[in-house]
Amino acid sequence: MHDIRAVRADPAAFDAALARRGIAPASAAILARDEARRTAQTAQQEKQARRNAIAKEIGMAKRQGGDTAALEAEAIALRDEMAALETTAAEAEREQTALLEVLPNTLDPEVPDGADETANVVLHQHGEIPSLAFQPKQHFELGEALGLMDFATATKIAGARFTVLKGALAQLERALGQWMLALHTEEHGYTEASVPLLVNDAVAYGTDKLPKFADDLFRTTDGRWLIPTAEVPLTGFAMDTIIPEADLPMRLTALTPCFRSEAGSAGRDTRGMLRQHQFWKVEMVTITTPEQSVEEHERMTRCAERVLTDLGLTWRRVFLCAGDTGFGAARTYDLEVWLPGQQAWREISSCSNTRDFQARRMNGRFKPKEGKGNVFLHTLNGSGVAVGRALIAVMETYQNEDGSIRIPAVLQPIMGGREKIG
RNA sequence: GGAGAGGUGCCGGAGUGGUCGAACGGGUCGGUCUCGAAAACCGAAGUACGGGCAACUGUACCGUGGGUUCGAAUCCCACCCUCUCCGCCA
Repeated sequence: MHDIRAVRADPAAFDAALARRGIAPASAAILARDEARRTAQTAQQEKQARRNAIAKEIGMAKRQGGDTAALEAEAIALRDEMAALETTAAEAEREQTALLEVLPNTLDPEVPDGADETANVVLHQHGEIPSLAFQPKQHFELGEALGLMDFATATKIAGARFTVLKGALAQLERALGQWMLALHTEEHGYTEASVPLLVNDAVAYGTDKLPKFADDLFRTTDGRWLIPTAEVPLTGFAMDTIIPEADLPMRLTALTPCFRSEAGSAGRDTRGMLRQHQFWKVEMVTITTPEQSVEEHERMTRCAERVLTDLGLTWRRVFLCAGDTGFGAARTYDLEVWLPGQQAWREISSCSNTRDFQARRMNGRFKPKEGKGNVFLHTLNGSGVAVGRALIAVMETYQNEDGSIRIPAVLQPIMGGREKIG
């Protein structure tokens, strides 16, 4: 959520920031509501002050047995006048909020221009695109041939965009999640959290999933939401709180299933388990100060890269351009992994600094060591990494010509020393 | 699910429909005292949104949202949450 005072202070800059995202100017409409609200509010408050004074006078007069009829009449008149002003102010504020809450975050100045992913900038690549001596298969071909990946059963019991894993592949998926979690907690200073997978409106709104992206989420019959990422509950730790600066940065991680309706992606990535309604993901979230968030973003991204490097995967860091940066993010790095079977780079992690955009929405602040007042926090989130896609990448990268799959060295201890599947 | 109790400031805890933004205690910060500290004493301190160049000032906030009233922390209604007992349950 944007700071209305920032819009007021420099409407042109606000509209220019929106233009980078290809969004029409909005400051005039917003400021009209702001002006209307303040005018009505000021008038209403003046009447309220008078009404409060009258109430006091009546109280004193009654104690002395005086006549209060005239005062009471004035108070009633005031009440009616105030009601109209209050309605005007509330309506203007509602409209202003409705306009503001669907506007994306302001981009970091360094974010490259561009309308879509073709303008993203590859910052660096780790590892070579492997040239196999045979025709590599895609993960679902490998999985189905091994009899360990079963889409038919998943479809029968749940529907499209679900997968059943069995035996060593199920174990490999579990090992990946466990191992990533251990890496972040033991070496990267993140605190593991086990969190609710169902959340309320407030935290979904605070993490900018609502109201604009409600269609992307699954909703429970009692009005809660299945989390699309652990970013939602973890960032929610900061909601409606004032954290002492000494407790920052707060680095949190969780391994959770993620649920996405994939409403807008019908027909895309329908084969295999690349795009599912449900997948496991290790998420990292940092809650910190404005001074620390820039460096924290780099640090978090390196933590995600470490996962891919240690798994022996080929990956690259991509700086998302203006048009591809997500709604809540000021700056985002995607990590893309090379899938030999698909012969393509695919997103496996996305690390974003939202600055104070989410913190404003959820009223998350900290108390600075120096100086007065409370300041909005900065929140960052990043996948560390998507487990389902890591499984795909491992399968396609470590496949042998006979369809068997070697197990990356770091995972072998958790896989009971096993070195190969199939 | 049934029955009951309760939600007040950083914490504990008062609060009669009318000078209550809220007693009192603790904690915090500043000061006095001290070689220094403790104790004691004195003082300060909430958040949000307006108005004002500013000093300052107005309004709101006692779980949330409505209502009654000239006036609500206090009365009424709904909802949320916490606790106790019973039932059920991984």
